[in-house]
Amino acid sequence: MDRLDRRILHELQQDGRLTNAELADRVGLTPSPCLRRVRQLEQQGVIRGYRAQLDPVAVERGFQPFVTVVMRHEDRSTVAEFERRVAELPEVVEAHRLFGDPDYLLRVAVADLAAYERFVTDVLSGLPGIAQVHSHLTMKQVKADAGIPVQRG
Amino acid sequence: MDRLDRRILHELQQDGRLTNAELADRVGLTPSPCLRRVRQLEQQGVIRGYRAQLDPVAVERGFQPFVTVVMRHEDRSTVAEFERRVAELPEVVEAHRLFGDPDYLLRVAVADLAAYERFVTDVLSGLPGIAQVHSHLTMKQVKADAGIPVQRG
DNA sequence: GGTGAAAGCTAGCCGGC
DNA sequence: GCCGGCTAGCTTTCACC
Repeated sequence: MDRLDRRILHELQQDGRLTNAELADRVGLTPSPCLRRVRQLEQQGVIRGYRAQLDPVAVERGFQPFVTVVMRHEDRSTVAEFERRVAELPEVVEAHRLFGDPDYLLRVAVADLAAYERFVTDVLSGLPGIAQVHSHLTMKQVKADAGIPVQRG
Repeated sequence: MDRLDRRILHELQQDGRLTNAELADRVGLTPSPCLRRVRQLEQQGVIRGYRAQLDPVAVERGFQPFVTVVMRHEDRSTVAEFERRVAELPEVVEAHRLFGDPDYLLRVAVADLAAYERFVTDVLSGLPGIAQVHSHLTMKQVKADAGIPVQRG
């Protein structure tokens, strides 16, 4: 993994649909070696895949609070059951088990406040082992997800 | 935006490098109308772009804590300055200003614990207006970012 | 929404450094 | 070992039905 690979990763993180010809041009290679490097990065798992970035509002998922969860009992089977069910919820876009307090940090994506209220009351509260749920609504996105910095940084 | 558009969005969120021919096949269209829909979704901003998903460990950004920040003074210029500088930090992948407490939630990406220690002491603590910084390390990712659910859900 | 044809891109193979 | 040139085959992208 040299400087060239990093530049390739950087470009593909900015625009995952670059043609190989254009990518080669940007990183200063001809198409052949450039494609070889891309394929190798894919095979090594450095590039995990490619994804279209969607506008959450357009697909009715514009309301994205963070939710922290504190658990009551931490017996193994309750925790496992909680995690299994959280992972299955489509509204939960991402879930982390943290060290210390709170126990979990979830990122939720629903249409609006009303949908969120229904989600918390009807779905989330029903999961086993929960002691407390706190909602953190974002007032303003100070920095949008810009991807992982690949070069210097 | 009909059922077909949603299926297109779903497929492109799973694999942003699908060829138009393959995409058309999956959603049950021929390539021409399929491409027209994709272009329209792009122009409308429903599709914001395409991105390669990288393995954070491979690019030395495998340590990704969440950081909460509580501010001391909330006078306008200090807050603005804080936000401006946070947004410029490459280690900060995402930053949200929240309602209530804490004031900010940041997602940080660095190589390891040692790099994180340096980041907090040398960089983050130097920003203006901060009262408290709390680090939340993730023990386990219960659900990895699966993208926004586009269909039903 | 579908068809067809031109232009452009991909991906493998080869030689050269 | 990695780069660059070449070519066959496929994909994209039009105009038109």
